[in-house]
Amino acid sequence: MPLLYKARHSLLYGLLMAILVFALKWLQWKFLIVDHSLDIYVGLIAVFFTILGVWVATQLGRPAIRTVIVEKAVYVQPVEEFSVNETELKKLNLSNREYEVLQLLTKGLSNAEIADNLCLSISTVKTHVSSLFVKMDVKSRTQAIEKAKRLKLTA
Amino acid sequence: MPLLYKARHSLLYGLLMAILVFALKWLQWKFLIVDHSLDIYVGLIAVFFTILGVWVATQLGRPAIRTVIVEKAVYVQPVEEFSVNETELKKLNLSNREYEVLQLLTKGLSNAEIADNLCLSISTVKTHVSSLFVKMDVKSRTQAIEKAKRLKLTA
DNA sequence: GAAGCGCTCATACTTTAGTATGAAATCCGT
DNA sequence: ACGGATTTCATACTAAAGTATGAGCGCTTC
Repeated sequence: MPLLYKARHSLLYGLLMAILVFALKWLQWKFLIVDHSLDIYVGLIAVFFTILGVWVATQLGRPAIRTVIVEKAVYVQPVEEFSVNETELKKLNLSNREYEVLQLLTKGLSNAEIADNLCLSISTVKTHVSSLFVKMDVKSRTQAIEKAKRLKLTA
Repeated sequence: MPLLYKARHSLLYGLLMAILVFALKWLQWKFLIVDHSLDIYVGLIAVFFTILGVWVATQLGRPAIRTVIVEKAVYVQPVEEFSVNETELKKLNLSNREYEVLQLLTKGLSNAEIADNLCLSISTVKTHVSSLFVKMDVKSRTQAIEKAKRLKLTA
């Protein structure tokens, strides 16, 4: 059966050709995949090892520490610690009693209240107050208060 | 020539088989090479990018900055940094004119002086002063001065 | 527009502050 | 012990502060 034989040869040949072509196509496709996956793979590798390098550098390697010294201004409250101006006070040359009266006077007390407070008569208080005005060079108790506060003569 | 024909067929077959085998072998070798070169390539990539990562971390990465804060006491000038106590001032609910009178009053001025200063009659000043006393809950100008100074109501 | 508030001024009065003068007692230092 | 300073008090007076009441005007708000 040469005809059949010939036909079988032709069939085999065609089959082989088909297989070959299929194989080649498969390989070509595989190469395409491999090429693509290679790019992706290499890219992932690159990213991974870059991160690894950074991690190694930051974690295991000695970190570069720069010490920056910053001066911070701390404003200190002048803690209201009141201090009598002794200098100005001595200039006035007040007597003890006069200074006592001045202290009460600067607190806003009236002559009567000062008298009660120091167990004096109003007359005596008036005398002290008047001499105070002369020594302090003022003409009223209100000016005396203002000056005493300004010069820090009393607490 | 069936024999020749058959022989040519066989030759062609053998040739095709040889080519196929050769192609397959070549592809196998190429795969081997590719596999090997991939390892090498990946290794090189890994090393390169690790080094790149280290370089990035050390060169471009910001160095760790250790900030040392040194507190430096700065003494505030005791320069009369006076500030009016707005809070307490608003509590009193003083009118504009009353506050003007209070400002002069705390400077030790008499009613007559305040009247001159604000171009008012003494009566008007007395009216303002009286209402001031009520609002400030005091009973005399001396107490008003003391309270105003204490609460920092005026300069 | 009526009511309320702020500002002004006035009068009359009371209270307090301030001045002037005098005097007596105490303390301190030379 | 004497003089001077301090402290105390008193009287008499003037000046200023403070109170009370009323009233007029302008403005805003309801």
